[in-house]
Amino acid sequence: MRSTTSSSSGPRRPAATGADDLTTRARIRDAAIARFARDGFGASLRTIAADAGVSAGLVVHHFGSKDGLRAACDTYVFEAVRDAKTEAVSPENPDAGPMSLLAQLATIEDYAPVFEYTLRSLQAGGDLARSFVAHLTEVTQEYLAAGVAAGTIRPSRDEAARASYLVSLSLGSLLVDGVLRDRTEPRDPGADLREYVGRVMLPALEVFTEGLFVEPTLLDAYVQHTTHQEETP
Amino acid sequence: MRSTTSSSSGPRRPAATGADDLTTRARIRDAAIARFARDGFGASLRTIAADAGVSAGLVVHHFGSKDGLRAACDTYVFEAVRDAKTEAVSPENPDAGPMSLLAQLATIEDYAPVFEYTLRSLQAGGDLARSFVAHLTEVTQEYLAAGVAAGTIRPSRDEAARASYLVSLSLGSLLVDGVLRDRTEPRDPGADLREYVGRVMLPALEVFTEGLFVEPTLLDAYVQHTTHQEETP
DNA sequence: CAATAGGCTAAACAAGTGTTCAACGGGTGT
DNA sequence: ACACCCGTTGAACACTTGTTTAGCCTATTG
Repeated sequence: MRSTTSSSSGPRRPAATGADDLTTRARIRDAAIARFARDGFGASLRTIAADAGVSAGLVVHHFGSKDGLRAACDTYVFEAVRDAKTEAVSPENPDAGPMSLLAQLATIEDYAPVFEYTLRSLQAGGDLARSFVAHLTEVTQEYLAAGVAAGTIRPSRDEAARASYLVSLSLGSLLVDGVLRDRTEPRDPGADLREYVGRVMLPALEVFTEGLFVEPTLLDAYVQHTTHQEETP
Repeated sequence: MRSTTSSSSGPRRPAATGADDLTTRARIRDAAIARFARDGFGASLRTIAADAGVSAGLVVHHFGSKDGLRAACDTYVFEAVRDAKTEAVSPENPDAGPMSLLAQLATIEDYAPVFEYTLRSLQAGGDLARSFVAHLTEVTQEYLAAGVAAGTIRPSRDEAARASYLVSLSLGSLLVDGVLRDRTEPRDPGADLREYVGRVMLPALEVFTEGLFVEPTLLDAYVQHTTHQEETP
């Protein structure tokens, strides 16, 4: 029996867009990931089928429905990101913090569709986006904790809240930047990300090393305000 | 002649959802804004028409097409935000910076649909989002310049880049937070925003007053790196 | 070699979409 | 009073969507 319907255990190497020696099912899934990433999840089954060089009926034959295809793409992308994370974590690169994973992910050429799909999924919301953000928050918290222990990163009054906030900052900024990009001209995700980093790196480093306010008045007032509220409920 | 087709100069008071003494055209527009904000721009004309209590044909009769309706909503929301900005700018509130406009906008009950529509438009991209971000960046830059002049905000090596970055940070974080929210249960935008602020205020104030890195190593290295690149092209 | 199973396609289907069209009704103006 | 505009409706149209079904064609299997 060939690996015709291997839904549970996908292949290890993810989304090599040039390889056509894949299972038809895998080819459809890769085409769907690329098309979903480019046009959003409103892309039609017929377009995806045409991209994969198959008929529309075959897609639903393999995945049951469009939602099934979407679910298959989600789990595949999630596993790809999870696998890529472990080998991409290297804390000595000069990045503005928790988005180093994403940045390194996009540099790898093969992962470009996965990276785009992840951003598109974050834009659309849904379970993949939620679990992805949760996962990234967890990684970020560990990353920050290591920095705090090493004395390179300032401690926070609420480490979990800070990690969550930093993730939403980084991802949100990246998302806004991508959403505002003109979608008529042809896009190169690698170049886009590189331009984004070049445009954002200086203010990011400024804010994250020097801060924004010269005096801690606002922070002190807020901390005192909340602690007073806690003492007298 | 009544004000039946007043497209260029809309009414001053925007989007009072309870008032039913409006022009039918205005009623359709308000219903579209609310429905677009809640369900996204894929909402059908028939749904919007049903919300406004009219037929689907009347909508296109008034606005030409769905894109025309979308454009009318965009310009109306943009003008509403622009008008609300001038009277909502009060620099003494303890907010984390450039999103004070948005926050104050959402507190006003009548502006809730406008606020939601703006976020939805930012999520979907397009011209309204672009011009809105550009406008907000401009306001933010003036706000920051005033703070720098007053000595409350640190100067930046690139004020424009910092303003743009801070806007994308604030809006992006807000957008991610809204997108990740569970959309099955009924939502209250005011309560959502309040909860978001309560969850984010502490880490935001921390980062923006104390920074993240204890030593300016990364920033110094980057600045030196770029300046050296500029000297030897 | 014949049979059977399954990848695969083309056509059809039902539902939903934006849009058009003919008609109606109640005001307004002459 | 009559005509006329304009807001308004309901049905129809053309189209796209996801999905189903009948059948073909290849290849593995007995």
